[in-house]
Amino acid sequence: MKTEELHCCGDIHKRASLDKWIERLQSTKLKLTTPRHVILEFLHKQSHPATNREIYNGISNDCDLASVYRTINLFIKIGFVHQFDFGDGIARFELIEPGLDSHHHHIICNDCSKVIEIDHCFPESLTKTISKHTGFSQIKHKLEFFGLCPKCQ
Amino acid sequence: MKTEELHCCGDIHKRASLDKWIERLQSTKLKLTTPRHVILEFLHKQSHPATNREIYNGISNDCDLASVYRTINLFIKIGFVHQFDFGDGIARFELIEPGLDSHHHHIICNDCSKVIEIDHCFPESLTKTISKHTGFSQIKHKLEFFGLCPKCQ
DNA sequence: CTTTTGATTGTGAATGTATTGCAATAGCCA
DNA sequence: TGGCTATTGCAATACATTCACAATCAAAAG
Repeated sequence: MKTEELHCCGDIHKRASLDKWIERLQSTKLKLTTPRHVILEFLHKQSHPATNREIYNGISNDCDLASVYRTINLFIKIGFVHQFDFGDGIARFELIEPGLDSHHHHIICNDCSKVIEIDHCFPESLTKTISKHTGFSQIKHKLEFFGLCPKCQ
Repeated sequence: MKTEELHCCGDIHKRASLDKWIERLQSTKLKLTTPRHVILEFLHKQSHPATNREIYNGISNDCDLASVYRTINLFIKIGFVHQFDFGDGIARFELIEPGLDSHHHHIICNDCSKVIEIDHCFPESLTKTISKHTGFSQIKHKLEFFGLCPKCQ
């Protein structure tokens, strides 16, 4: 396995420009409101999943916290955003690159909460095996890693 | 892969008898109180992870809800219990069989919330690879599957 | 450009999970 | 049995998330 297969920062993922996201939003019947615009803008800058509160703090006076929650839920519903769960009871969100395999996971430091993206996943065959043995269909999974980062060991 | 490798119910796992858990608790310096006893008893009967509220409802008058939370947190700290996260923001708990590889995951129906245990996991080599590439140590993971069970398809 | 209209927002209250402070209680040991 | 100390019950609290509803605003129509 080559080192290049492991990305250590979201920045190096190719991202559609912010304008593409705006266009995509406008192509729906949804209105392009200030909250939606600034939240899209904020998420687009992030390299790791952000909490609703982090989003709210990052856009401060531009909209209410309740609207952040509402907008994020909307973005999830229309497939713009994916929710991650780092086990602390606070939901985190990230823009999904459309089309390509943006599927990835994270490893989180138990001490300092540092986050690194992990592009590895288990073999697809495992999902098929589970489907065959349980009868479940449309199988998705949530997978996150935890440990101690180099600085905290 | 043989069918037997997939267990569909916790009941078929060998479990230490309840007495063993009591003994184990008494071997610490912790007191064997009524709440601890009945919670241990309740968890021992379960075949799937239970929420604090489910535990509380299952033991009703025997102790306060706050004590359920406290006791479960204690059990986690001393390694009696493992926490699972099914993505709905409610923590779930299960007794850990000591020693042996009780490591497992679950698949949860998105419709009816049916739970089935999954003993499969990705190859250990993946953890080593991630450790090598990120520098993280003591790597654990959280993994749960979601889908539609046969009845809900 | 103005008007209209229905979607969307802000506000504040409500919900639900989880934690905590403190006085009362109950295991455990001598 | 009596006493010490951990533990509990209770109520208050913290925090994430959602909701009801009136006010507002984006987009379409005139």
